[in-house]
This record gives sequence, C-alpha cells and structure tokens, in this order.
Amino acid sequence: MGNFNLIKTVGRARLGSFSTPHGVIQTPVFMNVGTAAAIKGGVSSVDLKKIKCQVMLSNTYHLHIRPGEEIIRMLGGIRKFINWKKPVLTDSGGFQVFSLASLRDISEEGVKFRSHVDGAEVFMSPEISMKIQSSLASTIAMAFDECPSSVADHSYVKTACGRTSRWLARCKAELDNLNQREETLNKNQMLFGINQGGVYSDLRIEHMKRINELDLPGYAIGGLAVGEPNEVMYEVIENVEPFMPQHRPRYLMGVGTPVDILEGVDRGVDFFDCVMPARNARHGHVFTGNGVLNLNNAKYISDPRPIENGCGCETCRNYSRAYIRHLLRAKEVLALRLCVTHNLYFYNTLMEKIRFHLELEDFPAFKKSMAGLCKRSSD
RNA sequence: GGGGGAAUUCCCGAGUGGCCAAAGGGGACAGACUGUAAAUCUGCUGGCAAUGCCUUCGGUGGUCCGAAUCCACCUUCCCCCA
Repeated sequence: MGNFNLIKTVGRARLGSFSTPHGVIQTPVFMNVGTAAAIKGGVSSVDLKKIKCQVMLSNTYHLHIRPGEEIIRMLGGIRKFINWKKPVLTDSGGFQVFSLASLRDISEEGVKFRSHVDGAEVFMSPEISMKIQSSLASTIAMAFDECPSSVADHSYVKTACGRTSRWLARCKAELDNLNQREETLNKNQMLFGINQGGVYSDLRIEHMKRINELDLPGYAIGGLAVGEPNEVMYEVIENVEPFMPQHRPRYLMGVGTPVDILEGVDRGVDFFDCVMPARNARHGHVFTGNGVLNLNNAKYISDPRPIENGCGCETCRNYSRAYIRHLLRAKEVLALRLCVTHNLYFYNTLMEKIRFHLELEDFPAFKKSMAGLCKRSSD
C-alpha cells in the first residue's frame, strides 16, 4: 500500500516521497512524537500544521494503558481521535521493553509489564501489539521488538535478535489477518520491521538480511542512541544500510539531535523521530541555526530578541527571549508551548532544508555548514 | 507602665554547650535530556593561598578548654494585661 518513490540520491543520502492512504510524506522527514496522543507541552493537532509537521507518532503501550484502544477504535481511530488527517505512526511498545526495563519480564511469548500508572500487570506480545495498533488504526504500525540495552553483550543481543525476528513474522501474520477483517478501521495499515543487533554490525547485518525476506513496506533501525557513543551509532548505520532495500523507506528510530539527523540522512536514512526537541524545549533548551540556547540562563533576562532571528515560527514572530525566560522561571505553561512550538518548527524546517539541498544536490556542503547546530550558542 | 515570646546564611525554618559553615524547604545559579514513567532529574548556593584556615546565627560584653546554643545589658518585632 505504501509506495516509496526514490526521487534522487546524493551519495547515500536520499530524497524521496512515500505515498500512504493518509497522504504523501516527503522524505527525509522528522516525525513529531505525541506518545499519549498529544505533543507534550500543549501543542495541538491544529498547531501541528503551523509547525510543518507531516507525520505524528504515538505509542501503543501508553494508549493501551490509557485510555485503552477500544475507546479510540469506537471514536474512529487515532487520527480522528486527535483530529489529525495526515499520517500517524504508532510505535509498538517495543521501546518500553527497554525504557520500563525495571517493570518487565521477557519471554518467547511476549513481555509482561507492570503498568507505570497503577502497577497492574500488562501483557504485550506481537499479536497483542498488532491488535492494539489495528484498533488505533494508525497509518503505519511498528513491529513489536525487543530493544536491548547498549551495554548488552554479543550473545544476549544475538538471542534477542532471534526472538525479534520470530516476533516480526508473528506481527506480519497477525496484521495480514487483521487487515482482512470486516471490522478493521484501516485495512491498509502498514507494518514496518525493525532491525536490531545492538552495536554489533555482524548481528545487525544478519538480522537485516533475515527480516528483508518478509518484504515489508518499510524498515527501521532500532536500538540505537540508547547510550552508545555517537560514532558507534553512525558506524552501525553505515554498515547495515547497504543491506536495507533501496525501494523502501528507512527509519532510524528515536534519533536524534539535529547533527544526528544530518549524519543519518547522509547515511541513507529517510525517517526520524525523537523526543528531544519537545523534551528539551520543556526544559528551556531551544535549537537555533547558531546552536543551542538555554533560555533559563540569567543572560536572557532582558534580551528583547526572538529565540532565532528570522525564524518563521509563531513563537519567534511574537515573543522575546526575555518574555519566554520569564515564563519559564514563573513556571507558566505558556513557556512550554512556546518553546516546543519553536523546536518542532526548527526540526521540521531543518528537514525541509535538507530536502531542498538534496534537490539542489549540494547536501554535503549544507551539512558541513550546519556542523555547529548542537553546540551551545554564544549568541 | 507590667508580664510573656521571638531575632539563624538570599527567604522560610531546624538546631538550645563540642559530631555546626549550621538539617529541611523555597529561591537563585548552572548542567543533563536521543522509538517520553521526564512541565523531569542532577549539581551548587559565606570567603580563601582550601584534607586546612578565616568570617557568620540581632548588637555589645561575659562564663567556659569550647557558645548559634548559657549569663548580663542593649536594639527591634510579636502577644497579653493596664
């Protein structure tokens, strides 16, 4: 159902478009994370249009816990629920196997969690995750995988990869089945497979080859940016990329900083998502073309300038650093909204620029010019 | 006019002879954050030539080997009685 059109390549970097039943996604793309069916910090689906968002991401585990997928299904699926007409990608709950490590127990059948809300037992398996995602009726469903820790050893990761492969086959079988049912809201729901293998390129490649056989509409690289050094992450991407299908989108899960995204694009990645722009914004850290600003810092107390001169976001067009700093210090919720709005606009605009420079075929020069993006701004 | 209570570091506030440069909050200052248990978490908050020394618990003087802590007087504030 998803059709990836590879428009152009510049080195390994790819300019493309991905057609979905819910609209076309221009790639490379950054997907805006709304774990519990909302961007944290008070940015609504109406606001998402203003920040140039193409795809919103949401989370299976969190929506299963609250409000429950049945509620969302009854209300017409997640896109209707949040009033977002464009594509939505749902993460499978696989990341929670990692992030809620202290609250879970893994077996071949699936993963037993303790709900982070009330401690109740929650069981997730490939089939259950697919059922939930089918009820949510997202555009793209992610495979239920295991994301091992960055310090997991080779033999553990190998075992986890074997399990993740078997889980993927189960996910595919289950979703194929669900997509044929009469009551299914989105019978064209797509499944993206997830490559694992930790920091071990041999396992990554072996796993990638194996999951390729399922011929899925998209493939992700998961389990990176979980504590390993950046260079290791880049190297792993470089090593697996040649084994990923050319005619399918590649999604680097959970990444990353603006520089990580540029490096990812340069290594052939098409989709990204990350909590960083929203989370850091809530903590007063905002991104600009000249580097990062911590608006909590005393030096902005009477700074009349916008976060970034020339930025077209609603925040920069209307408010000063001094005002936002005041709102942050006064713990006004508006501060969060203004900072998150800016950061997501910054990320989505960065992707727009990346696509523009891929089109112009001067992406390498552009990437070089953006090297200071993650440094602390002296401005 | 008489009686009682209080004054602690930026603020609130604990401490009532040595383990006190002084708990705990707050604020201030700074840092972290990568498929979100995160509007969260961490550090720091007298000075210095710094495993020690100096200054600091309203002020001045005193007791004691040793005082934020005990005594005297003073200052300011609060309460009660006139």
